[in-house]
Amino acid sequence: MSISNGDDAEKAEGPSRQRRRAGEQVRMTDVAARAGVSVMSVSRAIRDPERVSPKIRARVEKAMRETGYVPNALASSLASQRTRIVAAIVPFINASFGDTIRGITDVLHPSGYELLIGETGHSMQVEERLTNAFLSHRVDGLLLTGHSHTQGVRERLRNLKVPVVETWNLTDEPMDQIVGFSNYEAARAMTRYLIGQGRRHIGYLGGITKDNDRATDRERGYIDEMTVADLPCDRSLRSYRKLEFRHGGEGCEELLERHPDIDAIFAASDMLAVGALFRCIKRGIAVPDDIAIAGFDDSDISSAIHPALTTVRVPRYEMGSRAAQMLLQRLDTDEETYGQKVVDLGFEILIRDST
Amino acid sequence: MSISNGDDAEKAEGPSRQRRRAGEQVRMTDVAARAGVSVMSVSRAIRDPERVSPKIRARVEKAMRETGYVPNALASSLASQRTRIVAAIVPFINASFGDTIRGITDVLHPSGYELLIGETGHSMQVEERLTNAFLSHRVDGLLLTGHSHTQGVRERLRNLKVPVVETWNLTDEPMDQIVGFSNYEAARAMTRYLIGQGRRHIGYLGGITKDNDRATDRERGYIDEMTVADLPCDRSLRSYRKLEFRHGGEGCEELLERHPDIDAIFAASDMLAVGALFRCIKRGIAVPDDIAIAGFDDSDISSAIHPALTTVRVPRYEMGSRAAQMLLQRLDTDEETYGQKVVDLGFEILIRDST
DNA sequence: TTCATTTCTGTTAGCGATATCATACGAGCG
DNA sequence: CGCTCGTATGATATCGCTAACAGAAATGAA
Repeated sequence: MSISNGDDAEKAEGPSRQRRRAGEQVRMTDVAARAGVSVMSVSRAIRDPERVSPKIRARVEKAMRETGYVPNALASSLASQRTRIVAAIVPFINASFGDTIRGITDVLHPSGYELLIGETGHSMQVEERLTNAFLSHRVDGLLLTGHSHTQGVRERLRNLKVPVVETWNLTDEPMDQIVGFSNYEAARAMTRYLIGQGRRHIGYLGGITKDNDRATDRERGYIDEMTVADLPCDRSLRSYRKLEFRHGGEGCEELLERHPDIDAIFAASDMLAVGALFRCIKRGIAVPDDIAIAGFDDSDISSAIHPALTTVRVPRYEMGSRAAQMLLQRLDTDEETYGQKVVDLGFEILIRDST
Repeated sequence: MSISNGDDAEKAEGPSRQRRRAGEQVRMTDVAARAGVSVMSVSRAIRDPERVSPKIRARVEKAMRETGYVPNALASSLASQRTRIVAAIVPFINASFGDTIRGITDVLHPSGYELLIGETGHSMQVEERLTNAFLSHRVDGLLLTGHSHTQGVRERLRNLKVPVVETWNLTDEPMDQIVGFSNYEAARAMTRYLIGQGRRHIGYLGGITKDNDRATDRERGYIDEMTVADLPCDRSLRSYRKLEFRHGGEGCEELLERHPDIDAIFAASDMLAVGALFRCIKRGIAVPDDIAIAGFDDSDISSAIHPALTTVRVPRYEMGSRAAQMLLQRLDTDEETYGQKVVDLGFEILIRDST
């Protein structure tokens, strides 16, 4: 008993064709009518093909193809109370966070989740604005960078009970869960290494600390280690800059001017380190003989330049993939299967030619 | 040599239980009830405060604050048939496209639009997957990179009548609108400049051309200009690499090995150019005396290194902001106010020390 | 005052899916 | 043959909001 196929393109003259011009969008009911089944069968055929008979499945697939049906994720989300969207908020969209984002999407996409990305430019105000926008879109989970956030963000996330994973740093009191490495310990370790190499007048070239716990912790690490070693590290030995190459050069000049006798610069970012390194070269200062230069991040360029840069390798990609896994574990399992609250992915000091 | 730290140390357990049922969600009706007005008044007070009396506005605002109401953008979008979301698809999330993305969001955010970002890794297949996902979420507009797309993407976008702006290149036949610069002309101009400097054996170091019209056009520009000048540019003079520093070094080696006598390298990306430049320095080849090196993109680093890199400045930020403006013009005005189909933002040859 | 206009506010019917429950249909079995 | 189950399919009521229209209140002109 074969069923009419294709001939009956005439779809059921549905309930009065109402207002609104958007007549052209194909809806699930259109597909259902064309396939001669109910909308629920279409819905099931799409979401869980195993649960409908092969016969229906085939007819639905055919009807979808013929109509060029594109499922409406909005309606689906509204009805099912989940969007399958995760949002990530990062300070900047650059190569570093690009790696983290790649880690996130590599985990998310296979599970059918999409990623919404927000860029704060290191402003907690912007972070709050983005958070509200994303919550309004009812994201299933949120990935934040660092652990310093406005009071508003903290409250709202707590009240709405949205799963949150913070990244790129550690703290004993995450909002929810956190995965990263200790910026503080990494900075201490690098400073300790420089001191161990016999350097005594070590300048610090770091990111602007406002609204940035990573920058703050790296600076603290430097200060604490210098203090323990009883070496100077007062304000005049520290320069704060935006993380771009040219500011590395400027910061380097500033330190050299104030302390012509420094024998090392610890730059808490490879961008700054590379900028500083080239400035030294241009000025005829030998690296590492006159001045040792250390960076932070192990970005691509650090190993390509000459002399190759000593730096801190951080798990950029892994922080993303792990954070996404932690989120998925809570989203895709029924019970609240919490893993560890704090996951330390560690770091590594890479010693190369610049120190 | 390396010093490591951190080994997934185990930490505290998470909070015991936390249901994720949406039961507690505050709806607009709750706010309305609390304020003693109808839902429509709440809706209006939120979207267009001018259209309700000050009295109602105040009561609604109070009720929203007291209940911690977060509007549901899904429901809003479903009912109003617009999401106020725009999607952008880029090959990679790096500093270059980061600038473009910033241009986009700087225009979008003030108008209340959010941006959904997708990364293809230079695969048209992935681009198609992302396009479908975004269309499913009913984005109001789409920003694509380049003008080469799968047939599936072209058809679907044409059928659904979603406004599309392509970027980062030009073509006479955009899918809809396109804003960028001529990669072809830029490459020709740079090649012409190198020839004008007296260079005769010019090697080409470019991106992989598969699924990438920008890389293809740049290569064509080089070939055509060399051909016009009656200079060699056969396959052995060209090397294709992924756009990372270290591949620039490798590509440089390859060209030098095959043609020890080349006197210039045109790298169609600053990443590759910088990698090549450092390789030359390391091997004791004088730049620009022995070999001139030119790049493409004017990325941050090109002016920071020594010798500073001759390169092509491209309107990274402007392509994003302009594309977003073009999209908004069509989304926020009632009639179909089409601007130009093709917007040429031009480029600029920056002559510095490496040539 | 009276009626026409112009606000302002409320009622109702969807937007396009999914959840839930009801029903139909066989299969298995005494 | 009648009855119980289990599975496949369908009818219907939401999900939370906005568009469209209706009704009420305020304003103005005669």
